[in-house]
Amino acid sequence: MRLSRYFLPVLKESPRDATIVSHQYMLRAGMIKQSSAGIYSWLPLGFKVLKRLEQIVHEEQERAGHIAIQMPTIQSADLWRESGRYEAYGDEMLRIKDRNGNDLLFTPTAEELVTDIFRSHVASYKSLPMTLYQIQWKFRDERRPRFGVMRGREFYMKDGYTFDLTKEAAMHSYNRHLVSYLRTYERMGLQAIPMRADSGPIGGDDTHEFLVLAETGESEVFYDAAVTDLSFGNRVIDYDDVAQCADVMKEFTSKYARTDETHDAALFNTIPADRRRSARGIEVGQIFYFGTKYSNAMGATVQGPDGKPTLVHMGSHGIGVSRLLGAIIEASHDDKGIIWPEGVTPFHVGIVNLKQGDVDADSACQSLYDSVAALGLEALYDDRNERAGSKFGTMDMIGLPWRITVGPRGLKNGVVEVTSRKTGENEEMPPEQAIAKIGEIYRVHGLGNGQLK
RNA sequence: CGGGGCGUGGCGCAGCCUGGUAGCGCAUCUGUUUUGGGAACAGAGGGUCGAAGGUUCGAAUCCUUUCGCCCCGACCA
Repeated sequence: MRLSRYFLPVLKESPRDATIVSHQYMLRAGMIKQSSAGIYSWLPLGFKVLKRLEQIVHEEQERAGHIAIQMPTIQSADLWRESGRYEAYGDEMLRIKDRNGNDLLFTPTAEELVTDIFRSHVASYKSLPMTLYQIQWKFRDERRPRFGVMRGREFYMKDGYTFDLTKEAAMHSYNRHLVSYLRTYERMGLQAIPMRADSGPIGGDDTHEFLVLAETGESEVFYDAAVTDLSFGNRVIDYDDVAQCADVMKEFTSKYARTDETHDAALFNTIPADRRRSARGIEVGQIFYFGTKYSNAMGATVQGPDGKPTLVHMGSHGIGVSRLLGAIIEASHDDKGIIWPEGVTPFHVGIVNLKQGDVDADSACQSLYDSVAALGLEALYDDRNERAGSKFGTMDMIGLPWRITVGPRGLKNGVVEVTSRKTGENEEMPPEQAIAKIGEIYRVHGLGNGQLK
């Protein structure tokens, strides 16, 4: 993309309403525009990152054997009356009437609807296990929306629902989700720690929340420092292997890590003092096992091996996709702006032309731009007739992890500069080598085709 | 929902107390000179001052009502 043809409304000053850094930077980098309290339009740059995150979630869900569907945002109240939640959900549910006076609502979650789909079409235990998931907009009419996309009223969430014949099988589904979530967050450049949590109004027995440590987090968390040494890495996992998933579950949840809701001070104090940590965290996901709560309320059964109808055991598993934008920025920024991890960056590399209109600089930039595209990657080429400082400032703000700087001075010696946004390290090299380097960086992240022209 | 704050060009703000018909910086447009970390000069465009009602010869300013937004707290992906 050529910046001169793009829509990137970068602001020099922070809008007054934004108080935390991720909100400020999302506004300043022209990623979102507030529409009303807790409701945002996604401008091109923000939309691009949102879609990258969505893509990662889809890929990891598919890898775990989960099946994508899409359910409506507007739902009939009837199903919710069946589960008893139409009344129970309270003011957070946005209730709507259609022209015929029928009660509708904007989906805050989708246990009822997915259970209805399941009971309508799945009749045999042979179809199990099954996980249906969607990535869809949700609306919860929060008392106090705040912090930009971190606590919006409208938010984009991946919600997955598991159906199993037995509790044991359901716990494997639970573990499988935990594993897939670990992979998902790591691909996004995040360390999200599973912590024992409280089940809240959705109701359930076993539940973990995934928290990203950050000063501005809304949750108070307590953990054993040893949990932050854990990393899923590139290990190969068979998602159907019950023991393997259970081992990962055990590895990542046996150390003390809890939110304030479930914090047990006595237990916490058994950890060696030098490893006890209390901090703030941003909740970016949650997994639940809730047994037959909904299948019982809504009559979701399958025929078991014995020929008898059996209530299915269910769980629901969520990732706050839009919230992740905020969480990633909170975890990765400096005083100049955002620093995107390679896995989620809106553009893989920025190309800065220091002297627009200079024949050599223009053609070198165009050639670099084409070469990046040939690698299967996207470049943002700042071809505006601006001064260097302004271009650098924009690139730093929007946080592309790599920048290639092209100017007449370097071109005289046959070199361009490659700069890391994160470390600030700057290296001069011929353009072909710069392209090779960019290709290699993203090949390691599984992005691009790694091929040079 | 309790407490506090704020609504004035796209963004950040001043003006309000003490009423006289709206201003500054950034951004935008035009021109000239510039060009390796947010350029300089000259000119230009853009605002029914959140909304409604009232007081007044006259309201951004005073009064009333109302809507919206933000922060702290209690609740939540």
